[in-house]
Amino acid sequence: MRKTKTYMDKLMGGKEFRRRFDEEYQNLCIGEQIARARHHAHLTQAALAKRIHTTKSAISRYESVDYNGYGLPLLNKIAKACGTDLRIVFTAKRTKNNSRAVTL
Amino acid sequence: MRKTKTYMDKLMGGKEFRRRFDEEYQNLCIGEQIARARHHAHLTQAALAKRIHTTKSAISRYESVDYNGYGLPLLNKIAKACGTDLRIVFTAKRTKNNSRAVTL
DNA sequence: ACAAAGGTTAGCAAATATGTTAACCTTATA
DNA sequence: TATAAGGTTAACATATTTGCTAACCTTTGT
Repeated sequence: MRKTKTYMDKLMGGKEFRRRFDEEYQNLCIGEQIARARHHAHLTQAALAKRIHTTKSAISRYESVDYNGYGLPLLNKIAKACGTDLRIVFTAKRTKNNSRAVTL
Repeated sequence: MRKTKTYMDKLMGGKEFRRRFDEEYQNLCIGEQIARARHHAHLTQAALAKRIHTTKSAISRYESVDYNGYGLPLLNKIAKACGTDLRIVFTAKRTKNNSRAVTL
C-alpha cells in the first residue's frame, strides 16, 4: 500500500530497465541453478564434465552469469548428470504487481 | 494399491522404454507448448515468425514432435512474442510412484 | 476446379554453440 | 615456497542450429 514512488521505484519501472533486467535475470538464474544442482550432487565442474564427456571450461561457461546461448541438449545432459529434472514451461505473463503465474 | 503388474506395467517399467519415453515426452511437450501459446495469442506460424524476424518453417520445426535442438535465445523470443513467460527450472527427480517434485 | 491460408518438409549457406587446449587465478595444505 | 584442487577465461576448429527458399500437402471458400 505504498502511496509515493521512491527513486528506485521510478528507475525500476522504466521499460528499458525492465527489459534488460528480465533478460539478465533469466541467465543468472540458469547459471546459478546449474551450480546449485551440481553442488547438490557433490560434483566438481571437472567431475560433472567427465560425466557428460566434455571439459570443465564448458561447465564454467554454462555457470557464468553473462552466458546467453544455452542449448537444451546440453542443458538436459547436465541436469541428468546432476540427478535432476529439467523443466521447461510456458506460463502466462506475471501481472504488474507480480502476484501469480497461471499455466496456459 | 494394485497387487499384480499388468503387461503394460511391465512394458513401461523397462529402463530403455522409460529413458526413451522421457526424452520424447520432453520434446513433445515443448513443441506442444509453443503451439498452445501461439494459438493462445491468436497467431499463425507465419505471423509469429514475422514478429521474431524469421520464417514459418522455423516455427514449424520448433513445433515438430521430433525436434531436439532447442536453443534458449529462440525459445525466449517465441515465448515473448506469444505474450508468455518461459520458465526453466531444475527440480529434484520425481519419485518412482511419480508423486511430487521438489525444487532444489 | 481454382485459389488462398495454414502448415510441413528437404536442402543448403550462414550464424552460433560446443569441445578443447592452454594459460591464469585463488585457496588450501604439506 | 611449492603443489594440488577448483574454477575462470581466451582463442580456435568443429559441430550444430538457424534462417531461408522452394516445393508440397490439406483444408476452406469462391
